[in-house]
Amino acid sequence: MVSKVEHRDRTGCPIACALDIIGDHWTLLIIRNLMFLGLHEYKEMLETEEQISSNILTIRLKMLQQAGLIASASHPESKRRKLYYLTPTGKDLVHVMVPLVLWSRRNLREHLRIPNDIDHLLETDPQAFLQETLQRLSDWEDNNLKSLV
Amino acid sequence: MVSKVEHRDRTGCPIACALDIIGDHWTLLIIRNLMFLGLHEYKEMLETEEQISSNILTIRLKMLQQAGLIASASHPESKRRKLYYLTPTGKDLVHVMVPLVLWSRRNLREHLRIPNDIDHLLETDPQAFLQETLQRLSDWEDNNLKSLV
DNA sequence: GAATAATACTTCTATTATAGAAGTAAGTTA
DNA sequence: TAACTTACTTCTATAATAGAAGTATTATTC
Repeated sequence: MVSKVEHRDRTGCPIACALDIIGDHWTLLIIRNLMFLGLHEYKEMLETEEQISSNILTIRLKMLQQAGLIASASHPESKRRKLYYLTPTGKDLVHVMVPLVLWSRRNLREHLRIPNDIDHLLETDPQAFLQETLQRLSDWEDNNLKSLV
Repeated sequence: MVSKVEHRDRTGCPIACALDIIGDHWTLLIIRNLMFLGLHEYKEMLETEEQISSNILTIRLKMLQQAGLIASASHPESKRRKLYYLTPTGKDLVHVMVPLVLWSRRNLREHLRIPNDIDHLLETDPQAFLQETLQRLSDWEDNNLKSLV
């Protein structure tokens, strides 16, 4: 069905088309890194617990840029560093990612290690968690991309 | 990271743990078949547009049963047929699947072919679409699993 | 009641993707 | 200017997938 890593149109089904982009072992972890963990650099993503291979990380970052979910900019502090960040389309996945976290929390409880404060917020006010996430991304953009100043 | 198709605990991250189950090209399509398309048999799933291989379908159905997202029962009309259906954990994914459909609708518009009536409902009242989906699943169970009668 | 067909798999092989190790090129620091 | 960092690239072995073909059980047709 899907040959090569590249995104191909499948069948017009909204689930199938979404999976052409995010339906593999690594892509949503990269989205997670950018959305929840504040990891915006190649090197940081290489160092996460899940231990992605450098070649796979490169391929996925390129694919996500082509698909329009992420973009990159050069690091203000160094030309050899690069910053990756979510585009509006990528950020819009927050409405899928937060429900996925909530599903895991309800159904895979025993396997999870969620920081207490976040777990409590997910329990009491998941919408607030979503809004905080978007606010954090917006703040990061203000601090790191508006280098026009 | 993930060797073999089997689910392995990863890191305690709710996204990573969820991806150990649903993070591949095919698994969410099987969930879609059961949740939205009313396909409950092996043969029906082989015949979808996406053309899954029979060996992969078998492996995924077994994995999903072990993970507790689906279950199976023998078909009331024939011993050689088998019915697959979503467990409560599987049905709970409706809260991820509907947002994923909505994300696709907002961001991949040009690639999609969504039936007009459903598209309109997604536009005007997505919560109603979600409730209708759950009701349909419940009705199906009443008609097909309560063969105690 | 024997031959045919349908259903849910299983097996096999070729192709493709991934993991892991090692290297490279450009920019930075000591 | 020598060592180091960062973001890749390349290579090879292993694992997963696609596609074709087969099997076992149950049902249907003649």
